[in-house]
Order: sequence, then C-alpha cells, then structure tokens
Amino acid sequence: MMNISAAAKASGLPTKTVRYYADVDLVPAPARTEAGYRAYDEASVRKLIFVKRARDFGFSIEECRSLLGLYQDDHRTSAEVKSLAQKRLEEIEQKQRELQSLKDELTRLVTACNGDHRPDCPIIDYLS
Amino acid sequence: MMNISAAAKASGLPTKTVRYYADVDLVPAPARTEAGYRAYDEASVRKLIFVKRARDFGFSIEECRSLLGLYQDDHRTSAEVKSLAQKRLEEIEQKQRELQSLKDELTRLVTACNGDHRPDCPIIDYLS
DNA sequence: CTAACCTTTCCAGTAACTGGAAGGTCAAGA
DNA sequence: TCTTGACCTTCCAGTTACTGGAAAGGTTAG
Repeated sequence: MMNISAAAKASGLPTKTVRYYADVDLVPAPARTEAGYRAYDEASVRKLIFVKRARDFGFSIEECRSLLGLYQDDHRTSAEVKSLAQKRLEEIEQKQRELQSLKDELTRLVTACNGDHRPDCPIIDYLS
Repeated sequence: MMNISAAAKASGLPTKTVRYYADVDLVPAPARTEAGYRAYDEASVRKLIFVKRARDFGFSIEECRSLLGLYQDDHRTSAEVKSLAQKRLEEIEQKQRELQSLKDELTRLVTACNGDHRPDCPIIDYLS
C-alpha cells in the first residue's frame, strides 16, 4: 500500500488529480489509513495509469469510466472497446477538418496582410 | 436603436451571449431604455459581428478584446493585427500536429482490434 | 522536540457560456 | 381596461477537468 503521492508518481499524474479522480469516483482509493490517508494498492495504480493513457488520447472522464468498466470486465467484447475508440477517432477527424479550413482561411489573410506600420489591414477588413 | 434580441439576430449570436459580452465589458450596450432594456446601435452590432467572426476563428475573448481595440483604433498598424493572427495560426498548427499523432496511434490500435465478440482487445492491452 | 514535509477537507477560480428562476415591461386583442 | 404572451431584467448554478490555496492535522528524520 502506498500513499497518494507515491501513487501519483507511479502513475505520472499530479497528486491533485489523483485526489480528484477519487472524488468523482473514477478511481477511488481502495482503503484509508488510521489517520485517514488514502492508501493505494497495485491494482488501483494500474487503473490510474490506464486512465492517464486514455486521457492523453483525449477520452473524456465519462469515456474513461466506460473504458475502465470494460478494462475490468473479463466478459467484454473487443467490439465494445473498438466502438468507443472509433467514435473518438471520428471526433478527431472532424476536429482536423475544422482546423484545416480555419488554417486555410487564416493563412490567406495573414499572407494578404502587409504587416507594416500602415493601418490598412485585410484581416481587420475581413473580420468587419 | 434595437433591443437585445434584435441585436442578437443581426449578429448571429444567442441573446445570452450578447448579454454575456456586455457583462464582461467586451461589447457593452451603448444605452439603456427607461425600463432598463439594453439598446444597441449599428456600431455595437458591427462590433458583435466582428467578435462573432473572430470567435469562429478560435480567438479567445481576451484576443477578441485586443482585436476589437485595434479594430476601433485608426492609428493601428497592420503589423499589430498580423502578429495576433500569426500567433493564432501557430496555435492551430501545434494543435494539428498533436491531433495527427493522436490519430495515427489510435488508428493503428483500431486497425489491430478484431472488434468481435471475444474479449481479446489490443486497445485495452495498449492502455494497460 | 522541532522542522520539514506529508496528508486531509473545503472553497474558489479557470473559459465561455448556458439554463433557469423570479419578476418587471410592452403591445395587441377582447 | 384587462389579460395574455412575448419580451426584458438580474442573479444563481452548472458545465469540464482540473488547479491553487488555506487551515488544520499526521509523520518522520535529526
């Protein structure tokens, strides 16, 4: 059993975040010491690491909750997991398309702008 | 002079958002009626439209505040505006790189996953 | 024993709204 | 004139996923 900062270090998360995950019941501490300190075991640390990876992939806390449920469920099917990952992939692709058209438009404006000391600016003109 | 819902319609923003922009002093209502209703003129509506465009471009409220300052300043230089736009462009490019590597990794996992009724799942394995 | 460092809970703040409640205003129709 | 419905106002709370800080208590090394 380790205390919260050891669990945080082992999972690569800030202590505050580990406490937060316990608060929202995503990865609760499996036990408390006499003094009320959270005590984490190996299994919980693995869950913290799992959640950190999933968060880095952009899964929301609620999606992490689902994934964690599947992670702990020996009877899960890979189809269930794949479906969540595919949903996330589509979100990423949608975001990419949005960013690209944004970038194209902004690039055109930046290119058209002299960027000198004069007040004439196609960017401002476009926004107006 | 028009009331808030007319200004909202003219700018394409929700009424709540127009009120919010007034609250945070981004685009204040230029006047009030006797009854306390916000009264918007043409100039303010133009500012609302300007802010909406800039927000659609992903500029933050604080960046909009700067842009609006430049928009209203006849002595601005196009260099000032261009610099803000370029900063935003770099942020977009950074986000694009992050999304791409995320997508690559997630795509590999999704491809490797059978997505069938069996519990074996490379996605879960990877996250663990 | 004390200093340093750990832990706890709770409260507030972040960005940019959004929803809702309670209550005042206004224009049109019976 | 009264009422109905669509406006408007302010204020409070909630959203996401933490993060910072305060106050108070626990633990450990010297």
